[in-house]
Amino acid sequence: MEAVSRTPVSLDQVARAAGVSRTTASRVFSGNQAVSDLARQAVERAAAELGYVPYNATRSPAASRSESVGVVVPEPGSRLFLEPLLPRLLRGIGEELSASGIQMVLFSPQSPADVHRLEHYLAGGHVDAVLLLTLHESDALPSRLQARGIPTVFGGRPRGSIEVSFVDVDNHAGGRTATEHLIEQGRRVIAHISGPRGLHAATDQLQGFREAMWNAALRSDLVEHAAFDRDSGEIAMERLLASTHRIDAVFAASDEMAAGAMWALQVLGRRVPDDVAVIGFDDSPVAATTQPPMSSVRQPIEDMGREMARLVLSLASTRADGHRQMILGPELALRASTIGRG
Amino acid sequence: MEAVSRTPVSLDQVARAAGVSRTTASRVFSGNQAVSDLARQAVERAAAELGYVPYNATRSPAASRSESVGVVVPEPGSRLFLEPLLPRLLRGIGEELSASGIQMVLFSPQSPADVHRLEHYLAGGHVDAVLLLTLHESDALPSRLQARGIPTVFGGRPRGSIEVSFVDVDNHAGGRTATEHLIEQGRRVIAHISGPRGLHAATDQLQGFREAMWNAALRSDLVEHAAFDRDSGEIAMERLLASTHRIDAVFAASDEMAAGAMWALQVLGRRVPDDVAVIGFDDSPVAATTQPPMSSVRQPIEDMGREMARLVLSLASTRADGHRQMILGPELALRASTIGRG
DNA sequence: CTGAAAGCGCTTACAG
DNA sequence: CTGAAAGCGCTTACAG
Repeated sequence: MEAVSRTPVSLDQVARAAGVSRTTASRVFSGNQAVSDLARQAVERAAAELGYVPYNATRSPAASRSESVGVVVPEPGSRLFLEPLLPRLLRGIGEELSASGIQMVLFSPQSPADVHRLEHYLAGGHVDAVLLLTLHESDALPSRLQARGIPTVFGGRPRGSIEVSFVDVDNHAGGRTATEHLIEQGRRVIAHISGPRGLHAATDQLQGFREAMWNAALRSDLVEHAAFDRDSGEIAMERLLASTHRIDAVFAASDEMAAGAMWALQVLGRRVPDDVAVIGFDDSPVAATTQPPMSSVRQPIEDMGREMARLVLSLASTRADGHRQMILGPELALRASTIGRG
Repeated sequence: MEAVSRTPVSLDQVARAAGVSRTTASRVFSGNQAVSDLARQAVERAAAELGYVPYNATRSPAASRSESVGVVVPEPGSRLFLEPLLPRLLRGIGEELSASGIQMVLFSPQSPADVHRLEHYLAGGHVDAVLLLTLHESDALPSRLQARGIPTVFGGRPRGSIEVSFVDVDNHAGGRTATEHLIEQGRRVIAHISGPRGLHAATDQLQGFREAMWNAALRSDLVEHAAFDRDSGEIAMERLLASTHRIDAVFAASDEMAAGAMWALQVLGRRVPDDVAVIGFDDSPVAATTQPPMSSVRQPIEDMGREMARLVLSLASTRADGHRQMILGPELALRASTIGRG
């Protein structure tokens, strides 16, 4: 049992043990230059024996090819952190970075002080590019990063500034598509259970709903706002039914709310889809397990993550100065809750 | 409108602009040495004008006082990632690190290749200490970190190796405490809805249940395994009631399952707590909203996070070689579902 | 309080 | 293919 040395082994020591120069040893680990097999083997053996681990942190910035990308996510405990969208987005980002051999580094600031520290940290050269998932336009972060020349891409279009790169899904098109589908199925009195007032995604969906209804010359005032969860969807549906009995379709801004609405309908004796068609949003696991299974709008969230990663890596490698934007369209996942009537 | 320079400003440039040496300028930013007010102001003004951002990444390792701590969390999309425990744990860790001015850096490897890359990254000097939240004893990670002299603390006791530092909550005590509470309330035929077979936390709770029942000379074979969610709790309760009608209390390994069980009981005409007492686990938001409100076992998860952070920072600063373990006891959150009878 | 010099660990033209 | 030298940005004894 040898004692484990507490002081790390340096490249210098490895080079000396292998009988080569520091330069040659360095080349073995960076791997991008020709080294003789003999030298390589000597270095690798020495490294293994000494337990050398490259101390990459101090690589000079000149050398800093893209090695890690920072991703700023909402604080744990916020609603967004728990939403199923975040894992899907991170999965897409992670897969793409992984394929390029880049380390994904997550940050989740909880307080203004955290944000401030994070600004310094990110600008301090610890990452080569940044993806911003958090919705509030985090203070000085973007401009600070720009001053440092660190490429930044937003997830979701930030309000205000247009001078940024972002990737977003098209919630407006999502709302329109869902509504048009209901209209095509012959529905005429269509209600919408929207998300919380003031939330961007919810507003966009609502506008899409209104646009589709307007185009078909249908009334678009059957709208209730709710909190995305099942219970509030149920309550919203009860309120809608209280206001008019002739509703023959509902578009809800989340699958959870749609499930709650479906429950409320069935409790009150309405058949789905025979009397009332129901379509949700997000195509979450819930949609497939309702009775009947529920149609839903599927946003390509994983694709959004992948495109964000691809975009920021491309900005990092070309050092291009411009800004790029990308908006991904929705798909319909059709199930029994909207198709066929009676 | 000036063009923003793409090449970052160095400390050297700031020092020259301020008319001081690099040494003095450095001291202004590291802040731990006396500098004359005159010099400090000159440096700060120059830094502001040039848009200087310290490039901390290349600080030499000798100087590397603890500045950031890496936290390895389960992959997004895994059940653990979505569980409410993770945000609570991260909140505790984040608060404590934040109070010490340390940057929390999260990692969420999704594949074996990711884990491998992460090993190199963490060992490469990018963080000064590591917290491991992921349950699988991640391969070579711990030993690699040890070789680098990077302090590591596990969240939850890892199976096998005892030679590590960890902080854990006491699920065994949690199970025992919940059961003893039911016994003290005069209950005698007590069932347990356990978590998935093979899961450590669930096994520990089950043993705590058995121990308490054994000590009171009560039968402890009324056990069903379920999947932690509401529906499976409901089904488990129905199965338990089918096996014996005399059950007068239930201890479930999660609040969700307890809520499902309560529902099943009420559907079958049993009053809670009059006929059957129900206690859950985790004291999640669900517990307060059931009808009647539900007693539950509260694990001090935020405290666990705080203690993990405190412990790893202490290991980092003392450079002590030993391992430390800490186990935090549960508390009871008592509500109407278990207290009073009829 | 201040600065010239040596140093951290690593990389990269440059010359062989 | 290889190495001595200069360099990255920053820090820290040491001497004043």
